[in-house]
Amino acid sequence: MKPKLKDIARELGVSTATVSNALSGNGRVSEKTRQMIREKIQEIGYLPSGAGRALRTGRSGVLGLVLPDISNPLFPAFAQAIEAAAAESGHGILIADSHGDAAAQSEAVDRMIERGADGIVVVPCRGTRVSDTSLPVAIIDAVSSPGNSVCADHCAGGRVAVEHLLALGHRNLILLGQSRRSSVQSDRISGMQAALTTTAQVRVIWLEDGTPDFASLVRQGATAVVATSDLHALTALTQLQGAGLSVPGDVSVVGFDDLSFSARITPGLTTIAQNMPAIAATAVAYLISQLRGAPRPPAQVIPMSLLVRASTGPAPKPQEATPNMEK
Amino acid sequence: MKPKLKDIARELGVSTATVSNALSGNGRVSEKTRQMIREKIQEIGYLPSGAGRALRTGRSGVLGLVLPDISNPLFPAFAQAIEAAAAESGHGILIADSHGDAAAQSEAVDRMIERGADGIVVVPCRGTRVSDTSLPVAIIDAVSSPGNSVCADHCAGGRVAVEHLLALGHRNLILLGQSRRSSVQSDRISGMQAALTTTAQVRVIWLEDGTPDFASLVRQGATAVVATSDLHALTALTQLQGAGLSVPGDVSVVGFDDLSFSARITPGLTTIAQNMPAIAATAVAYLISQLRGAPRPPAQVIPMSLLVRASTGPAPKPQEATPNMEK
DNA sequence: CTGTTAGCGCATTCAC
DNA sequence: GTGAATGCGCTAACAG
Repeated sequence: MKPKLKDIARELGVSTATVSNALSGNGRVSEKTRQMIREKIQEIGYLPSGAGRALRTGRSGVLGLVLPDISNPLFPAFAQAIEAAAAESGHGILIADSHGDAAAQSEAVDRMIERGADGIVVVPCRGTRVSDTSLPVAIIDAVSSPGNSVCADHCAGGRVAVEHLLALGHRNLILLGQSRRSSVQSDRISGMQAALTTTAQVRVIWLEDGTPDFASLVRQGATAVVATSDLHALTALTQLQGAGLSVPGDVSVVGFDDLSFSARITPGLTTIAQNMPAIAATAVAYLISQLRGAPRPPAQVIPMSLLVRASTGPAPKPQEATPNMEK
Repeated sequence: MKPKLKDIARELGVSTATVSNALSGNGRVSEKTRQMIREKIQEIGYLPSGAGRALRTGRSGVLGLVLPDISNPLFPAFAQAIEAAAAESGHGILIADSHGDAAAQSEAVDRMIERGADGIVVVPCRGTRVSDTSLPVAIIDAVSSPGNSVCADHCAGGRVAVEHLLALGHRNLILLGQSRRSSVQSDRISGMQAALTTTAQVRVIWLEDGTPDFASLVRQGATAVVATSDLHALTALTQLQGAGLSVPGDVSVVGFDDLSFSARITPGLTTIAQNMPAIAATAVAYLISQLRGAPRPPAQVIPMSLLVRASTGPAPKPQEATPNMEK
């Protein structure tokens, strides 16, 4: 049988309360008995029962993490950051996947509550709102989303990406997104558009409408593509390279999120990275401050940063006045 | 205050035992009261307390998942599969990252036990063994690893990859790994080597020694590269394309694990995929059968499958007898 | 400084 | 079919 607090107390001839106090640091315990207890714990390999503690204190030391899609390649960085931030304050992480479904999402939240989570970090499905709960909830979405607690400055990120290209002399850009319904992607695209000078031409393409022939778009005059994700940037980049075009000689490519492969391809992908540790730490802090009874803090927006790698370079010299498609 | 079992019992004028029985399905409860109780639960939004239940039954309904590196791009597919398999049997997933450190790994296991996990799935750090615990543990590693409970047939996967290339006429291969110390990668490379006929030439390259110039290797006669991961395959593929070589015209490229980007690049990456749902389901079933008191089942090996996409094609016609570097 | 006591919310005997 | 009592392991008051 697993050793319990009572066993330690009995074998040492002290009371369970003393052992509990020694463990938690609360209450006054003499250094001598404290030492005795520590040794005994090592000796018999005692591990406190979270269930007992949770039942008594109402705190489990576990935070829930509800995601719309674990298979999203952004997830590893995200989960790792959240796990690290939670571990920092002694919390564990319970994960759940809502598979992009609003009903599954609120069910997941319920299950988190059932399992005793002290608070929940939710990355909501597109267009869903997280129903009110008795627990602190931190929502990571986009600035434009209602209820958002913390997020990257996607809009500014889009701006920075386009400014980078403008500075390199690009004046004819392709803006590449996946889904119009994603508020994160919309924010990024809006930011890109906000950075445009009147002299630049732009075409927005959504992959949900089908994958375009990037090479022919380049032949029509485009000199750069800015994608809302490194994944889409990679799709464009490999397609362009496969068609014999040079990146960044003929076209520059910029992505978002600095995914695992982005630094390891040729050319290295210039990208706009989220500050995952900061976002995760903010979300967790948001939860923990509420656990301590503080009021719900205001939403925070974390800056994104431009990582210049080899996929962006000066715009190619215009050979001739090539005809352009305008949106 | 959150509603408890007692509240329902009181408001309905029945005992807590009856409500508990109605919830669990155990015990005999008349259909009429069962219905009454269900309605009341909906009405007041009752959620049972996992802590109370766990304390009483000794089961939390939560499984631990300890990983060496959450940021590994294979992780999303893996975590998703495990989460789904666990949800199937009503279990939640508690994740922890051991950051490739053996000490952190056993600490993570301890914390899982503390938090009341019913069992633990461990993907061990390279070269570590998971110390015995009082809990059921499923270890996902490589066939060659001691203590392994379930894994993909990495060796056979390597064989299939090379056989695919051999059938396409390739006779001069580059085998690409990251780290010699990874048993998964070693198994994959061994499998590749086992499939070689005497007429084929091979060179094994480890990225931990530095990134090679793939284009010059091709000029020396290689017509295909088989990487132990899609990530490394992508590194090779983009480098080759950037150097003006055609994939698969000049070189074929094969990877492993069917990562998120593999289907979305040009050319689509031919890869050897793990059957994640099967592996996850097996690991979870392994745990659950032990929870029911069954003896520890024998280790299982799950087949891998070849996904042929556009990155592999017939070997180019030999132009001349090019000199070859042999390892 | 340390021991005693009383539950936290639930599932489970055992009577009825 | 249903109800009353008991304790899972722990912590928070209070008493000594």
